[in-house]
Amino acid sequence: MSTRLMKMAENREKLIAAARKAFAEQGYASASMDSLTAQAGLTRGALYHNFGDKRGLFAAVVDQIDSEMAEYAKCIGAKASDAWSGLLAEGAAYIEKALDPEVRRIVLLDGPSVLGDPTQWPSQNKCLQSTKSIIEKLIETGTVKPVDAEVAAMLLNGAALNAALWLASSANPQVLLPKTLEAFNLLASGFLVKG
Amino acid sequence: MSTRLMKMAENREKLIAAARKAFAEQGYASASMDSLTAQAGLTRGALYHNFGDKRGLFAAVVDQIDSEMAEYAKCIGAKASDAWSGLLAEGAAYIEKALDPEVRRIVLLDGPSVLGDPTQWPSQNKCLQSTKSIIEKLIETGTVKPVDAEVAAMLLNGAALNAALWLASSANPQVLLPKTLEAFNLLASGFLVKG
DNA sequence: CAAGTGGCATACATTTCGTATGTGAAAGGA
DNA sequence: TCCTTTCACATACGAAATGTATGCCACTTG
Repeated sequence: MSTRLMKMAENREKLIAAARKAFAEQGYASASMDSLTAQAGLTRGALYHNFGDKRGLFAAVVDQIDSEMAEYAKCIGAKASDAWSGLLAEGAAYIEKALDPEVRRIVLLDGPSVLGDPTQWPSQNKCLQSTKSIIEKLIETGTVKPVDAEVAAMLLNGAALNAALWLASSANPQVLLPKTLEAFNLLASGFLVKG
Repeated sequence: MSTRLMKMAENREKLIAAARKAFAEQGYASASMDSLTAQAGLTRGALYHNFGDKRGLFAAVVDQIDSEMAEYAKCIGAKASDAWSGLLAEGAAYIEKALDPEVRRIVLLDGPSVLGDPTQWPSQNKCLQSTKSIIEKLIETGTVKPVDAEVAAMLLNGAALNAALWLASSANPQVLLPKTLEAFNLLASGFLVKG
């Protein structure tokens, strides 16, 4: 590979890393692009050349975090014994991951404001499709009632992410986590043919 | 009442009305306080005196919208024949109300970014408490399983608001609305002792 | 080796927020 | 009724941040 492209890729990675830290610590609005790029050993010139604008850099950061979350959830789900417990495990994994302050601030709080409805993001869409396909399988095997799979996936993911947001703001997340997971599983069981 | 206090109340109302429009149309970040106050026939002096800062004005707008939503949902819920269908009706009312572009932009998209976790807002908390008390009643009467009422209320509200966000971004909300309500009711039935 | 491309730095213009100061009208007492 | 005081709001100012336009130097390519 040429030296130019390698350096460019490195710089993009540096910018994303610095941006991820700044956005997580100060929030999107308060994060200064000047200090951001300086901390990466660059200037805003590199930023606007690579990502177009502040929003473009933010989108790149969100995509990175979302991909990590999706990969983790998929990995967790794959370890489950059956499809239904895999679905629940993925939901639980999402709730746990979203407790990370970084994820909370960037993806859950600032994300919708800057990028719009999360279900329309490419990254989240990937995850939704995954959940949707699991539900479709469960409907075929007669485990889950014949509901619209896309709607069901959206509702489950939304409930999980919202629960994480609530948990993170609560006084003692550690105590409430098991209760929340229990209630989440109960809620999801509404889709089962027989509870 | 004195002339001073009346004028002050009028000006506050003017500012909130103008802000509500500007925030809805341009989003929080892009809304200029200069043009905002000018459209209300005032200057930023009035704004900073009455609301402290841009965020304070935004909080006042959110509180107004949230109060309207809560009142509407409560009204809808009261018309229901029994407590359980009242709970479902309130959820449906929330979904419908959140389809309003104004509510969507201000409360669902920008709200969390500017004000933090919605479940911690005074206005939303009122609504959550209402839902929580209904669920507690349903648990006492043996209709709903003995789950943590606060967690359950949070999950239901979160799912409803998230569904509205998804619906609003979808290609044809009118077609998907009944499917979404059906799936929401199914999901909620997971809390029932027997479905 | 020479010419050209382009990734990035620099300088500039614009916009906006928040504060500090000033002013005019209403409230209250004599 | 008149004078003093208060305060709601307007005005002026300073600071900071974003996006763009321009320039430079290293790397690529023929």
